[in-house]
Amino acid sequence: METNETPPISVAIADDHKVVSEGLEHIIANSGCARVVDVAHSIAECRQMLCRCRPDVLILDVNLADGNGIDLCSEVRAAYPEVNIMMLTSYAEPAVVARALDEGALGYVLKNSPSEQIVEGIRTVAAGDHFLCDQARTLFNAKAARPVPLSPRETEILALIVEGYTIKEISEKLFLGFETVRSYCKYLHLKLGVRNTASLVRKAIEQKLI
Amino acid sequence: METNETPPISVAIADDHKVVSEGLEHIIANSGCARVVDVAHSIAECRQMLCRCRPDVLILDVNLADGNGIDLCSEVRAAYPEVNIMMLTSYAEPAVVARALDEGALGYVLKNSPSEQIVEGIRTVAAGDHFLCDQARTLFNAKAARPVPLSPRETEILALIVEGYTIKEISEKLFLGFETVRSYCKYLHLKLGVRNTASLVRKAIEQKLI
DNA sequence: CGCAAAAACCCCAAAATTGGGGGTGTCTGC
DNA sequence: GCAGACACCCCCAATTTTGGGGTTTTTGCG
Repeated sequence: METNETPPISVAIADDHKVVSEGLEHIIANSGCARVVDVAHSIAECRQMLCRCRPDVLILDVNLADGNGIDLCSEVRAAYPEVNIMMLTSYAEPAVVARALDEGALGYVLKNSPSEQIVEGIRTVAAGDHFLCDQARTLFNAKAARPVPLSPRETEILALIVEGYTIKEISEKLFLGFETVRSYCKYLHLKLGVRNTASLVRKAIEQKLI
Repeated sequence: METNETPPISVAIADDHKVVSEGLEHIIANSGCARVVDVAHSIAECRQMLCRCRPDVLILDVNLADGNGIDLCSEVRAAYPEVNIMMLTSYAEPAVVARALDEGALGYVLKNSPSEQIVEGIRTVAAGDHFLCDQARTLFNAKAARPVPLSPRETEILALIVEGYTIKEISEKLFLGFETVRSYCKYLHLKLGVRNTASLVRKAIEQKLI
């Protein structure tokens, strides 16, 4: 504890693991430099939370029960540009780190980072600066591992492939020609650098492209 | 805090997320009924930890950086039968819950459970009884969603399929006939109830069969 | 306006998977 | 000692994927 006055930085947390949110509250309280003003455990709760408060920093997980933290990221940036977002997640994938930053997150800290890094992240992000934990920085610099972004249609078709639908089934489902879906499939293989469906599905799940 | 004497139940934690382990330490300290005696952040550290201490309860995550908590489970049960294991994880899959209990875990609590359930779990497991959090109990009762267990060879081949190898490549790699691998592949499809590689890969990843 | 990128569509041929049958031998537990 | 699980092998035919090559239309954006 640095002071017994109200810490200047207000933080809100969105993480569906209660152990994590409670752990964070303790870490932040002990740091003395910030205070937790609100906690949400899902995407829906997080939206409600941002209606009633406007924290300096929003700590956001990637895996929420009802959706994807990265998608929420751009939404929040658009609606509340004054809220600085720090991702706190266990996703150690170059593509995920890159996408989070693209979508407007200022910070990216892995859940296995020491708590000092989390606190440092909060401070840095609150000031409007970028912050990556050591491991995330390494991942971010591994540009080679980052595939090109997918178009909405490609994402849609990828999701159906991952769900187990065949190309024919997908073409019927989307009212598209068989050859059309085939083209998308080829682009997906090309963009993700794979040679078969198995690798495609694995990469899609790994990189949270679904 | 129920008492200011040393709490009777000794707990060790193995979780690679520092936020989680620190959060747990606080939750357990505040409960007053148990004390954290040691913390590990990987499978390797956990093994070392169990050399130097024999906790009443071991809290174990499924996803450790260097391996699988479920596999560690049976290992620990064999070497230290007096240690009661409680899984604390975010894996909400019927197959994973069932496998954890098979491998010797006494408790299974999801990370989004309220902290009281975690504490209740620790107390129950310390007494040698089974404990499942509400959601885990529901999952466990959904027997329909649980596939038959795989043989070692099937698991091996499944892993290679998930890695992106074709049947021909696998047969060459393992010095098996093409038709042999095909048979395993058919059994895998049958056992996991899928019709193509895409679904197979997804199920394998989902259920941590890899 | 122009142009690039996305979306939609098409053909051919080779390769791989899928679905349906078989079969053998070994080893282990009851 | 024998059922059952496991590992291993084979055939055929149908379907699907994969790897090449293309075209057209729409649409967003500077």
